[in-house]
Amino acid sequence: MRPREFDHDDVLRIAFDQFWRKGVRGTSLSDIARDAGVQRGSLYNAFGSKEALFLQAYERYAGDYLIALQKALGTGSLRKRLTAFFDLTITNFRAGSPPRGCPTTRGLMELGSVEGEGLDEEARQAFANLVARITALVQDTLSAGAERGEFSGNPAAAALHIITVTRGLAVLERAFSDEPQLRKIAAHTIDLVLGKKGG
Amino acid sequence: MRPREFDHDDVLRIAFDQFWRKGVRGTSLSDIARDAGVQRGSLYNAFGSKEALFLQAYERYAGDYLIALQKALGTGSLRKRLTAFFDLTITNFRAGSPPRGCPTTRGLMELGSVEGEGLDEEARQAFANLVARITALVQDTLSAGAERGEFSGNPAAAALHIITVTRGLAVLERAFSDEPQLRKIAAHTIDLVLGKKGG
DNA sequence: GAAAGTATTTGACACGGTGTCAAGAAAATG
DNA sequence: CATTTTCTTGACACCGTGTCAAATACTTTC
Repeated sequence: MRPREFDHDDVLRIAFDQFWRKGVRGTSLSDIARDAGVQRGSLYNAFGSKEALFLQAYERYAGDYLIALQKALGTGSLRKRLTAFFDLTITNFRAGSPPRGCPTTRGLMELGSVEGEGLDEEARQAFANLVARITALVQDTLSAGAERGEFSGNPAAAALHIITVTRGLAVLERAFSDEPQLRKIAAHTIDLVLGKKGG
Repeated sequence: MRPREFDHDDVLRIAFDQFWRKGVRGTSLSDIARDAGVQRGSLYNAFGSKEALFLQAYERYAGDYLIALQKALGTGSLRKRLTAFFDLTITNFRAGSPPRGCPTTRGLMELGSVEGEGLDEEARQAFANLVARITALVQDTLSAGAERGEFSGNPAAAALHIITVTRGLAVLERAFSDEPQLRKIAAHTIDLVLGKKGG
């Protein structure tokens, strides 16, 4: 056996950073290889393909992100939790300069996988999976809130609505890049879901 | 002068169909040229670049779509109008088999234009422009509804919320492809905005 | 400690995409 | 009918992905 000359995890981090900034299609393995100080061929040897590399890098990110979310959703009144949730969401896709947007949403839309083109089914599932997990997290939060009398609606429907709004925010962020506006929409959504008066 | 051997508009239609199905990056000018029965070089001569061709094709689509929207938003009670609006929205990105998704949202997210990569600023503006126009349309509808006593909230905030939801729906459509679910979310949104009881 | 074994690295290659360009072809104009 | 102007066509440079065989460097085994 000959040992790897690079750190698997480092490459994953570097790769995801590039994918996040420039999109999957917009990032070449040469870019990543240069940035990581690794030969392009070595990346193929270690990961198989650009898509497989992306997938691993994305799964890594998704895990970290879920943990951060759980933390944000874990304390305070229901209103506080939802506020923290939207906060983290917006902060996440406004990070970097210029902001890089939401990697999940960008990835999901980039896979034009409709006709053999774009990222494949496996990638789509990875994206959908994160969205589903986040939805479940929000739904649990709402259910708990309902038990404490902080919420009176249907947790499943409300969670889906909230997730839809966050995905919409990720899109509007690309269109207008107006962060205060995004936060206003988020606040408005919380008011709608909890009822305007103090929830 | 030597006349064109192809119809400008036909090519635009054919090109947009491909772009819509496979994404901008996923569509090659060779594909379009083959489909349109035109030489690749002629496309460059007539449109300048792939991006410019896409832009023209998209503007064409955007015009048609706006007209259809105006029609959908033009009759009945406020609730009926909003229902028709969501209907057209969902129907639009569920068209084709397999469904092609929302071209605006897909385009917007595909331009990773963060770092010189992806579609350029001009394309971003075209997408953002359509979103802004649709928002204005919805806002006008809500304002008119408010004047007739069908709506009591803030039309600007509500319109923005509704648009955000439609963008979110476009994203979820890619993730889950579950049309009934999308329509449920839409109905739920109308209820939230108008107040559950009959609006 | 030397030799064999094995996974990694490296560079060359095929292929397909974008975009450019010069030369050929087809109408309009005088 | 020649000229002009524009379109068409095919060749080219360049960059991206992905594959492969040969070279390399570390481990294991004797």
